[in-house]
Amino acid sequence: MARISDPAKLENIKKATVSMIVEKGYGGASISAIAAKAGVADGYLYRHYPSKTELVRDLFSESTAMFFDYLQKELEHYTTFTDFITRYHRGLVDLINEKTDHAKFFIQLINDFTFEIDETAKQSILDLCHRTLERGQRDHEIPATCSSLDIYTVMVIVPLQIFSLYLKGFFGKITPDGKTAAMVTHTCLKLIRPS
Amino acid sequence: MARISDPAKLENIKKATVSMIVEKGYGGASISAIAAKAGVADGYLYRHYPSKTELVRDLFSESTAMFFDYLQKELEHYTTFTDFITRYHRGLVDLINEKTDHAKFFIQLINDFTFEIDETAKQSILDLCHRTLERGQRDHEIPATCSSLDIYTVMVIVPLQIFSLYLKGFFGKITPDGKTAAMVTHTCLKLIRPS
DNA sequence: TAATAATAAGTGAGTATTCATTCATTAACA
DNA sequence: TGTTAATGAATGAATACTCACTTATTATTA
Repeated sequence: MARISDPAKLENIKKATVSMIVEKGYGGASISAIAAKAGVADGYLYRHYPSKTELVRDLFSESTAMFFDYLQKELEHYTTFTDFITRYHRGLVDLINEKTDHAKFFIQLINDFTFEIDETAKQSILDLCHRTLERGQRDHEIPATCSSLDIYTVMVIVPLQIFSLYLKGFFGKITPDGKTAAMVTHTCLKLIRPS
Repeated sequence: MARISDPAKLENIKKATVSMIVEKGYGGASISAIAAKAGVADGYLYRHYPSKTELVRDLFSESTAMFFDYLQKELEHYTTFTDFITRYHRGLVDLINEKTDHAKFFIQLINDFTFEIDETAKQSILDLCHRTLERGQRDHEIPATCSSLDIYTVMVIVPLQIFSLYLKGFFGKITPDGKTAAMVTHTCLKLIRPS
């Protein structure tokens, strides 16, 4: 009945926002700069989001969901914990290399004290860690000395922070690869399954 | 010969900047708001720093140095790795509780892709990890399978990220304490010294 | 089929406000 | 008095957001 909205435009806005924030930070990513990068008029952002804060908050939720979805998808192929965590770290590297800006955006905001993580997302991931721990312990693959927080450490903290070091160029201009993933897995398995 | 400068004023500026950035983020922490909080005129900041960016960059360097100094001070009392890491985590909790805003500021900026860490500070900490690893291996306390990055993980990544979860209220309104430190140490020791 | 009415997509100049920064001025001390 | 600390009004650029408007598309009529 009327003009068709171009889905690419909204997608461009999202991409532009993410990359501008990673490049310039929240304050440095102005609406006009984002709109210009997205090839869209300034005002058009406000047809989709009520404010800049809400735009970023939404994208952060999307990022969180994307991360969580990947985690959950990998868990579907769970056979043993060792196998799972190996695949998971490996796939995480691919995901990060494929969507580097999204990964940086997520890591940056997760450590920002002005942005709070979704309460439901938080509960979901804590729950998921708990269930993974129980399964591993039932199969006698994870010792009783391990806690949910240990699982969170090897699933979230250690991989994200180590891959982030690479993204920040801490070790020079190297991007994380299969070798990096294997190294992270090795470190994490020592934590979970002291040999 | 002339009027004496009040050292408390500069200190107030630093404190106000740190707390405003933690509370509102870099963009939200305006010069006038910082100056007001510090009880100082807007223009006075520019007697000490050429720009807002430089002010924050300097404070970040100071934070990094403070963290590094604490780490180095603890290393002076090194007897065994186990003892060291236990004391170190325990002291880190105290430091974080004592200077919560500084800790948040440091954690936030270390994960910000627009702020780069000092090259010399980076080298120093990598070097320190390497030396700690070698000492631990010489004493047969740390197995040969461990890497410098493992040391970095138990010295920086895991404690900072887990304490940060507490600061963000991830587990409710609990502040990290001796028990939290012991838990982190336990997790980290499993990683380093698989029993 | 051709003309037009109706609807939603998309624009971008305009607004009030806030921003970082400057500098002429004043206050406090030697 | 001479020197420096410290002030805060002034400035112009930039900010987030608004809204009256244009443009593309479809439905409905003649």
